[in-house]
Amino acid sequence: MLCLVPPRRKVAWASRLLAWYRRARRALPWRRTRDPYRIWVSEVMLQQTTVATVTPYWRRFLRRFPTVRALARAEEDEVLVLWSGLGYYSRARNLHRAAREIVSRHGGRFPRTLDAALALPGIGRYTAGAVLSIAYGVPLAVVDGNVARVLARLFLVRGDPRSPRAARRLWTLADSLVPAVGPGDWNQALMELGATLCAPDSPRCAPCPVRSACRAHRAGLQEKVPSASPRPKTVAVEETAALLRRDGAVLLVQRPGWGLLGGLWDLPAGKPESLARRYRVGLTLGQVRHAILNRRITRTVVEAEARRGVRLEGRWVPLRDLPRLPLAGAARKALAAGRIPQPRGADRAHGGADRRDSG
DNA sequence: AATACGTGGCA
DNA sequence: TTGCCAAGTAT
Repeated sequence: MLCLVPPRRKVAWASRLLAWYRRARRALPWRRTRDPYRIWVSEVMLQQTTVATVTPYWRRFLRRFPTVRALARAEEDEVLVLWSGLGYYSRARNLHRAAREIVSRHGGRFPRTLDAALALPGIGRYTAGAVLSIAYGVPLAVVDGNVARVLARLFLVRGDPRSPRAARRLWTLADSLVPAVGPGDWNQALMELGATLCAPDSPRCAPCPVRSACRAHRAGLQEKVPSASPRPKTVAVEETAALLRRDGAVLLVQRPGWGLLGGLWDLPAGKPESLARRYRVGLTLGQVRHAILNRRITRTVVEAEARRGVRLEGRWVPLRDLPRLPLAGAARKALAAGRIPQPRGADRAHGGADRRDSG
């Protein structure tokens, strides 16, 4: 018979890692529940995002949408509002769609099988394994950035962990290590080690519970393994954003529902000449800077009025309705440059991140 | 297989 | 200021 599951590997350091995890783990709010929905939301928010950033978002999101059904009933705009500032907005749109699928096809309960979980939008091998192992105790491995780094060092897997070859090796290792009992704690222990001690730079090997088993440490290569993956070069982008005001409202446009900042609202923005076809441009209100992925955007915010006879794209949004629209980060900064008050306080995760850079 | 997809914090 | 990083998924 073909052996699809790699043979289970028994390692001497497993109990040390688990003991360390039980003692040293951080008291994260999503570790206080076995509710697959709450764990799922945390896993999606944590994709490529730090714990410190996620925590307030997770609390607000679960307060507003305490159950899968509550999320499934919501309008997409409201879901995006609660995601606004977290980035990678397709995560929120997929989470919302998946919640509706769970209600319509799984009776409102997060599925218990790998295949059913993987069929949901926005859930890949990592998230499926994390939710099923932590919430239901299904013995599935996970490989995220942390686990990849930890296993690459323990087993001296060289090369870029994102390359197909290394990734295959790391998943095979992870599969072989995951225990039949308590897979959730095991997976979290590996992730916690990577997040706290086995850091990308300057790993703290002295207090590491599995140092003696670590091939990279033995070879003195813990700073070199795994090798870093190349990053795209940053490009500078300059654009102009138009601030149009009328009767206590501002003109905003909604970006297309896919791609960059999909579904989010923003000021009309673009090259100066393209804005000038639609608007009469007045005073410059300020410049704001915003980095998105590999783009460094410098945005000049100008007062503007509609040209006579030009049909305007977008919607006049009363200022008091701004909290109900998902705004892009660059839109918040541009509005701040125009001295337009932002929805914040108890309603927002962040304080004064929006800053007028110059005048 | 390679690329698109956000943001804030930190050295 | 610039570059790099943080619990990935979709195409």
